[in-house]
Amino acid sequence: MSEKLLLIDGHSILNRAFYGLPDLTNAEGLRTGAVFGFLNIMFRLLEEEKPDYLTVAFDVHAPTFRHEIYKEYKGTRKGMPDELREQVPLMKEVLDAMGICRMEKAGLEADDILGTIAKRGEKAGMDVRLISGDRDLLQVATDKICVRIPKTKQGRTEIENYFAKDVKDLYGVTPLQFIELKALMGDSSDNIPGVPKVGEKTAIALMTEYGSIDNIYANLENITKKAIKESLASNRELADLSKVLATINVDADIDYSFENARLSDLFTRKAYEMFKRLGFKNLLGKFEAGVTETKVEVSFEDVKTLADLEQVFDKARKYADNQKDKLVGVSLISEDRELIAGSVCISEDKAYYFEIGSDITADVVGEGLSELSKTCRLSFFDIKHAYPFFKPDDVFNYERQLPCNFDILIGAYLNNPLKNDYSASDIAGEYLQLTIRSKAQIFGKEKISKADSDKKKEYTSYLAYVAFMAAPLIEKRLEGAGMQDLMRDIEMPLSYILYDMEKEGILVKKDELAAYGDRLTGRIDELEKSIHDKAGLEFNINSPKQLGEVLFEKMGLPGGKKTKTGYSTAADVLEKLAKDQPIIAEILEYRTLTKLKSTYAEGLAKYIEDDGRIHTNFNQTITATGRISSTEPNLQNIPMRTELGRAIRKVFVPKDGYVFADADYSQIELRILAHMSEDKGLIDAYHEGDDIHRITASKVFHTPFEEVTDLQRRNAKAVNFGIVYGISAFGLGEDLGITRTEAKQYMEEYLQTYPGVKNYQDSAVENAKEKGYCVTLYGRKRPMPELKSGNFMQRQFGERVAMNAPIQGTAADIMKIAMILVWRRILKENLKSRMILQIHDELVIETASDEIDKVTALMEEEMQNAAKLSVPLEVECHTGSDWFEAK
DNA sequence: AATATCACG
DNA sequence: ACGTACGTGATATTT
Repeated sequence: MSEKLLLIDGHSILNRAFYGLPDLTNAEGLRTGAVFGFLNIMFRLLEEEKPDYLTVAFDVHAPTFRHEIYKEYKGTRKGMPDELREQVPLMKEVLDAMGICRMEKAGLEADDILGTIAKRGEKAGMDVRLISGDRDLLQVATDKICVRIPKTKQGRTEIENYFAKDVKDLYGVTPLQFIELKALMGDSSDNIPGVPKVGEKTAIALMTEYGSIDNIYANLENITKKAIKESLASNRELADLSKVLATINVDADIDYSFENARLSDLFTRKAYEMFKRLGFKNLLGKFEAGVTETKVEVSFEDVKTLADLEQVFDKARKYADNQKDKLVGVSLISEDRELIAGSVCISEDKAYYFEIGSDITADVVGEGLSELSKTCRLSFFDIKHAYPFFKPDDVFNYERQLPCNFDILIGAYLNNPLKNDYSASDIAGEYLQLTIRSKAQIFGKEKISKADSDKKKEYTSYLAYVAFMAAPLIEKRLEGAGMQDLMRDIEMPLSYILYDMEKEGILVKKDELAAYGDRLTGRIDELEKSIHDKAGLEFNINSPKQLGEVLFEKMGLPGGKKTKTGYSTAADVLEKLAKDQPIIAEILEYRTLTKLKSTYAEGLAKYIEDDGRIHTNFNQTITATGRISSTEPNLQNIPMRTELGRAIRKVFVPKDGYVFADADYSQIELRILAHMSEDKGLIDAYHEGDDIHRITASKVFHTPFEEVTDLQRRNAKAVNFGIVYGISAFGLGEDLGITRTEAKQYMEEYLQTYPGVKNYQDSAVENAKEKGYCVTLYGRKRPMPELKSGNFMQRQFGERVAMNAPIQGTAADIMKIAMILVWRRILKENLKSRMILQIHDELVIETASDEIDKVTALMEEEMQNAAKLSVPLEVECHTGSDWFEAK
């Protein structure tokens, strides 16, 4: 088995990664997308090829021989964008950290270096793999040297392979002839002029016929196309020069030893630090455990007795008593609603650790913390999970002067809501440059309660330690960004409310849910049979792959390919393709019913607990815009739009003696748009009447209000919605089933009607570009790295986000404020009613029958008054004996 | 683990 | 020439 040599064209692959990938930014704001993409391609190749040697070559951006000549003709190579340029040194640093051989030499292009090394490797009997993004290197392909070119095909990276015979197959010329082929046709990206009028087709034809440039000129008279002949005749010099430019020097003078390039362990300590700094989370898993551990100068002191625990609380009190700027780090670890252990930290070198047992009970700890919270600020990681065990003073005594408790999880989220991981070890890395083991690293799949004391101690104590150490830094960054009020007045109070809502849960009629599911089964079986019948074979309808094959291949329906893996069978595609085919209608119905059955009827049943209620998770640190999300189960996507689906809501019921009061904001996002855009027409429209879509239709289509048709109203409504999302004409057209041109016309008319909206859109994008983030009315920020992306699509996406995020985010802020106001009213008035659900613009309160009037009134009042905008906020409130009825 | 689909605001 | 509305989460299938 011969040895294998892998050669990578550094700039070219980095370039490809830059344009192919979303624009990533690490915690420091350093751009890392291209480097990340490069590493992914490289690791993939390393796994595929398992080479013995690896070298990455870069161009030095000094004039090179070949370009020196060319400059006289046409100027220099196009510069790369700054966003990419700044990643080049970073890329080199990363390669060095991994001990990967890197080559560059003034006066040489990467191509020359790669070609030379490739030939030397071949001579030494190696298999050579050359990775590059462009086709220049095809000329060095042989049966031992394979040029591999990554291609992004619909989001997926495929790598094309070219041995000598593949070049021949594709272009009909040998790799060496490929040089002359290129010389004839030219290559603008490589500044090779080529012969005017000769493109790829002509060049290939000429080369296959005559075999060389010399021979072409020798046979110039035989060339039939007049224009080509003339161009060739008058451009001989250009052709010869192009050949020089296109020829890669495979005998360059470089110092290179294969031993330097021999592949050894890439996953060094240094590389680990580097990856961590750059935020390459999913690459960290490649490192051995030994590399990743660091020692910290912190000790964990056991607290065994009640007296010791009291002393710890005393020390904490002395440390932070009524001091605004001091926070006590606390962690409480629980599992299955049982408190297991906890820790307190008030210094940078020590944390106190206790386990719950016969002496130190959950009650004692809870009372201690409740008491402490009256005069001290406590800092947690994920405070929501600590609330079951203590009564935070700031929540109930919310008008007190001392600032409230703190949660580093929520703080880290506000500082950068785009991350998908806010684990304590992540925060430790970002804010403290400290590496601590994650929960999974410490416990694996083991239950915490069953784990060794040492593990529990490490995990618990570090949580308190990080909560203590990182809190001031996180808080400082919040202040720097103007988000301290948002944190203190909205997010922290909200965290308790979410806990409270989760604790309350919602009552579900288990038997009726099951009966609902059973009702679907009969029809599903019927549909399944009929679909199989019509298709003429049995197959899995749930498999898009099989379904696509059956519909578009076997049955020969007019199919279009759509997704990266094959045919799209999405509902809108099927509808468009063949609405009148009975099998299509049946498939769509089948999909609807199985969805209802598996996700809702069966899915929800799994979450009904012993109290007969479902306790969802409300997540406060997930979304980019500030909304909350609901999981396990998701109670924010219970069916609504179809009658059958909506019927599920009948199984969500209030407990005995209660009803549901359900209030929702009417078009809150559009109203926020009116406010933020200050568009007079839109604002007036909201003061004029309540059917905003009809008013819009009337203005946009120049039709008297009374004469607006349903179609006009529907169109206006779609535009209203689309505008909030940062519409494109294409998207609107799709939505309305009209042409792009018509859609564009609607939009233009709309923006003429409401010129302030156009102005808002432009300034939202411009602002976000300039500042690098978008902001809501309440100061919530969303970083906007996409706007600086090298990728057109990404940038375009960024612009839509810049228009939408302030609106959606402000709506989220207002709802959060409303929740706090409503919740506090319920507390203050000592009501039995409880807030149990939030669905973005809707709030559900399980309302005691004798409190219905009070609750509906206070909900409407507080929700309406949650924000003062230049248009009224309207709230609709209904009551009912189940969720179906109340909505 | 990724993809396709579809439920919601 | 491209490929498309904003924000989520769950399920089933396939890699």
